[in-house]
Amino acid sequence: MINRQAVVQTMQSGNIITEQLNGTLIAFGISIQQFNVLRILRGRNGKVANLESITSDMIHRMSNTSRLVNRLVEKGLCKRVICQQNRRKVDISITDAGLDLLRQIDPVVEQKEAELTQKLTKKEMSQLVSLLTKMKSNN
Amino acid sequence: MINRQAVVQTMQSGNIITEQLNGTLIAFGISIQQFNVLRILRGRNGKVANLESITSDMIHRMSNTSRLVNRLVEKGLCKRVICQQNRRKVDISITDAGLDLLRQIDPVVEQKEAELTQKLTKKEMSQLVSLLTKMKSNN
DNA sequence: TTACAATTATTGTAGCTACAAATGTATGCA
DNA sequence: TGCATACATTTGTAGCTACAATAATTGTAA
Repeated sequence: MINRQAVVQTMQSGNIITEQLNGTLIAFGISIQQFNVLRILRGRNGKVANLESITSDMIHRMSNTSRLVNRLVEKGLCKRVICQQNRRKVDISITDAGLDLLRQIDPVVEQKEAELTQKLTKKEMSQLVSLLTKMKSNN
Repeated sequence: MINRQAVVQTMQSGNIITEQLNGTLIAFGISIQQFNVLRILRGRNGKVANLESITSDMIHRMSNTSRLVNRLVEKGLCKRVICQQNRRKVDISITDAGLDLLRQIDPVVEQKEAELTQKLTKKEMSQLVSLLTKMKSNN
């Protein structure tokens, strides 16, 4: 059944990649999920972000983003300040320590990404990306 | 960077599928991981399986398989008996209740798998499967 | 203004994972 | 026989997830 194969293969591949990247990041003391939050914050270029906007970039739930940010704050990698315009919101930003850490991690993750995709040509990678994108365009 | 896109898309797609299937299975009181264990046990056709052989079919760690089986035993969906030939091992088998549950779930999951892949043609699904398989053949 | 609804974030619960340490059993060898 | 080693599984810890319940603030309508 090709439907099932497509579904199962995609799940397994995703899991393997997640495990591999986590294995790479453990040396830096953060998880892939924390790393993604940091990258999103860096992408804001100094502008603060609230939880909701981070979450929308993550496809994950706010409930978890809240706790991920917690762990990053504990490590001094990002800051959390109650928004004065709307005190329900929280302004989150990356610290210098966070930026430093990302600079160390960047080349290592790039190397790992290259390794994970080494069996594919550039053309095959684009095919893969467009097939996955098409599959996700479900509703 | 096409490397990164391939990696990130694969992770995201895998997560989305996992979430969707979990959402489908919650009505039956089990997770996708528990479901997979049950399917593996059914595939043994009555023959018992030890933890190690289940794990090798799952790409997951034994540590977790042990706890997954625990939850299935608590629900009466599988049985765990210490192996008499080698008492370090544990013989695990699916119960009639487990088989019944799978019979109920099968059509629902098939339907969900069809839905998740509905944007792709059969040919595209095979392409996807072979690209993912190629990518995984890393080492 | 007060009461109710909507928004934003946090917290509780339970299940998932990896990794490492602990347990119990079997085996090989001096 | 006794003991080190290997094997098979379980358990502890910490981080991840979804879902639901809660808290706090803001918006709105009577």
